[in-house]
Amino acid sequence: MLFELSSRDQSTLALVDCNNFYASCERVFNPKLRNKPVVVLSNNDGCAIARSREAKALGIAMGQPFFEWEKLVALHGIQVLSANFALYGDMSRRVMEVLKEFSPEIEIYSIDEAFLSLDRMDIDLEEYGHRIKQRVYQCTGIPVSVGISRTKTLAKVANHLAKDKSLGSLCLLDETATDRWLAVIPTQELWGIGRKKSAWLAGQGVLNALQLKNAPDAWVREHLSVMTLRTVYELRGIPCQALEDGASSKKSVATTRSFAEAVTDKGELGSLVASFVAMAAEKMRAQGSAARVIQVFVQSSPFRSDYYSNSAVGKVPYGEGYTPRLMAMTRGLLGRIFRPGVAYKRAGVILMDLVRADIEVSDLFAGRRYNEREARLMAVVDRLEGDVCWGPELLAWGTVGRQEKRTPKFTTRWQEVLRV
DNA sequence: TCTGGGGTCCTAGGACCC
DNA sequence: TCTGGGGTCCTAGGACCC
Repeated sequence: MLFELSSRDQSTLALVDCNNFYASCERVFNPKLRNKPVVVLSNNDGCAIARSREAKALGIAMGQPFFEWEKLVALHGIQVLSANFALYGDMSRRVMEVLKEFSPEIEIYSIDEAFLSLDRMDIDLEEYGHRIKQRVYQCTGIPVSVGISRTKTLAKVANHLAKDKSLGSLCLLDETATDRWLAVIPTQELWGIGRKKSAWLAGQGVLNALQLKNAPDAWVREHLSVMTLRTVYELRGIPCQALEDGASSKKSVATTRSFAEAVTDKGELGSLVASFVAMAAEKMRAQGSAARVIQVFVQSSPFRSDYYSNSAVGKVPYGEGYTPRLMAMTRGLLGRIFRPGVAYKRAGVILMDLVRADIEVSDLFAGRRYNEREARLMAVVDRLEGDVCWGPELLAWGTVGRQEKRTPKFTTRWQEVLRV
């Protein structure tokens, strides 16, 4: 029974979150970036997707287009870098390996965050949080913040405060002390409360996390959603979101890109979409899935008045994983939504309704997912890790991608390993 | 002039059925 | 002119997350 748990058996968990992760990764391999404002740019060097503390202090916002703050670069000596996702992915893996030393139960929540269960551990939690931080820094060079509490939502709050107040690690276990903090946290800072909900709540006079915690259940359920009610319960210290084990696989996989220069030619767009489906299919096979729904979408610039956006879906009841057939399908789907004369700025392929690839479908009409030869071919392709270029996807990439400020792939490519 | 990418979940509304 | 009610499934779109 939930309410018979003694306080000793209450759930305890930590949220470990890397500080300014992408910027920190770059600093590990280039010490000259330390103590300087660093900004990492999105694909095509379009906008800011990571900022060091110094860059945030200059007022550069998350997602803000480069051209809007370009004039600050020379003025403040901002170090501007193209995103190097291969490096960040590898550094993330290293950080997670270190965290596994601290708990057998860990949920990797995103590239730079993980929840650790600290249940039934006979430890000094305050001290443990600081040890985690020190150990990760010592092993990887990445600074992290640690928040420890009874629920994921409260651990998020603790982490936010630890980062904000430069505490390194913070435990929120006592309800009275926790409430004092909640009273000074705007609702929008809470996990699960975004711009829309916080604006609506503000209109109702609910301005801070403590007020939301004390709001009546029925009122929250009626005007917001079950998700928000869960958030409210978690603010009260009642866990509604369990730690998920690492076995969970994705329900959809996508590869989408914006183009540095607009694409109008159908053949060129077709080549791009073909390369997207090849990349998405590779990610999908890596988690052992096959797709029953394939979606292709295309868009012109949404910042122009003649904005055009469309998508088409195709269904494969048996679950497809064979790249050449997926490419043939996406070609057909693109044909249904391509409009001549449009300057396309973005396109993508989403593989959805994923099913396990290893379960044979027995439906007489569904057909077989792969034959032996096809499965072997895909296995070889996947081992080559993206170095395969499928026929239709040749050509197009050089003209659309822009990454002028990328640092080398220090940890994942032998040719680019750091020389000392 | 120039504006990311990859996910999850919920909800409302329409189609359809009995 | 009168003209049921309820369930399920699907889809598009919104909100939110990092």
